[in-house]
Amino acid sequence: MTPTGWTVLGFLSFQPRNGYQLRQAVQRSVGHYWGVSYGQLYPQLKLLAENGFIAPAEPEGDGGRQTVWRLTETGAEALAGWLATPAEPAQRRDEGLVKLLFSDHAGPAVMRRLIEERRVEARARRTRAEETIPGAHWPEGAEKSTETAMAAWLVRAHTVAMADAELAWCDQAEATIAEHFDGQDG
Amino acid sequence: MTPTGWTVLGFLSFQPRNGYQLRQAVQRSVGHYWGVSYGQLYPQLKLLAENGFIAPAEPEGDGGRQTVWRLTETGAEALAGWLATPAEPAQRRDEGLVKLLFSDHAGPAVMRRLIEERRVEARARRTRAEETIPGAHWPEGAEKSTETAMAAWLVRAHTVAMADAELAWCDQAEATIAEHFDGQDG
DNA sequence: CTGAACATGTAAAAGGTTACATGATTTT
DNA sequence: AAAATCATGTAACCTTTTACATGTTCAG
Repeated sequence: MTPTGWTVLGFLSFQPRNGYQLRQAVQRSVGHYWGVSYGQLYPQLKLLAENGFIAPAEPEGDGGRQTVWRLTETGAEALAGWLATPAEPAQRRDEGLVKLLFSDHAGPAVMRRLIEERRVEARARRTRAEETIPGAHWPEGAEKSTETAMAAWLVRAHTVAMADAELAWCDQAEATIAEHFDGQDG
Repeated sequence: MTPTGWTVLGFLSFQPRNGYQLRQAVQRSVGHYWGVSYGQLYPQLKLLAENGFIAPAEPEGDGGRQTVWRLTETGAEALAGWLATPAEPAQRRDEGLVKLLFSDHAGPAVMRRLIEERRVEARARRTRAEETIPGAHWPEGAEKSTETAMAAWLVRAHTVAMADAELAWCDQAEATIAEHFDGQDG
């Protein structure tokens, strides 16, 4: 069981899906911080099924062309157990930030480009989060009945908060560079 | 040449170091978003040397027990070329956020623990960035001569900004949970 | 003189991506 | 009829981590 396997299991706790739909759902909602490729997806589905965590939802109603998977009781318990376990510390692989760190000798143009790249990405992340994650306006008029959407709302809020912080940093960084390199009042 | 190789090359552009010192420097300054293990470090150093990007700094002044590497001219050019290339989009592997997404059925206690875990990590990142990255107070009284420290300052500012955003999100997330689960005025 | 830190490496395994391979169904 | 999308999988490769293996130097 790799972390990706757990992620797949978690998504099946929302609703039954086939492999293709799963991959789409994962990419749409947590794509920026947890990608799942087909090369991992299908083997992991197989493994989850072998462990009895998931099972075909419909008895081959489609003729076997596709398999819609659902979470089993065992799977739900296993998922709860995983959630109870402390999470691995988040690891980033942020090449852009590493490049920025070495950009002193490369000059302000390179620095500005590296920052602009981040700005574009951050904007895309923010837009995507607001567009695709359900329950976008959760807290306004929230009631007990909307309970099931709270986690998704918190995650979406996180993505937006991080993107906003990144954008603010981009502005600040550019201002610092401008002041230093072509500023007349810095 | 893996991205890790370039990172090592970049660090050698600051000053000559041996493998052990390199690894320490990397962990200290960019450890949260770019780890380098010995299992990669030494093979990459060997490869960098084969490419002529680095060379032993001192002619075995130590008797050969350790090798202090320095950046060569060729290496500096290669590094500049790498910086001119667009960076790979940052990828995160954030298990905690994935867990949070599935925590609706697990209840508020699990949610709060997941948030607390993030708070602890964010605080540690922030403290570490302020402690260890040089040039912490760069913009105040900055002059042209401090130019070489600007990139490091920007990166440090990024770490701090992200940590602060994370901490603010933690507060907000907890407040949302409190309002919803045990709030009397929510 | 003993333990911590310094220093360098290798082998195996884990985890993941990419490219390949195939075919059905739906849309244009 | 062609093109796009749906759908499932495998094989090879890449990157990285972990565990192992070894020896030196310095501080208490």
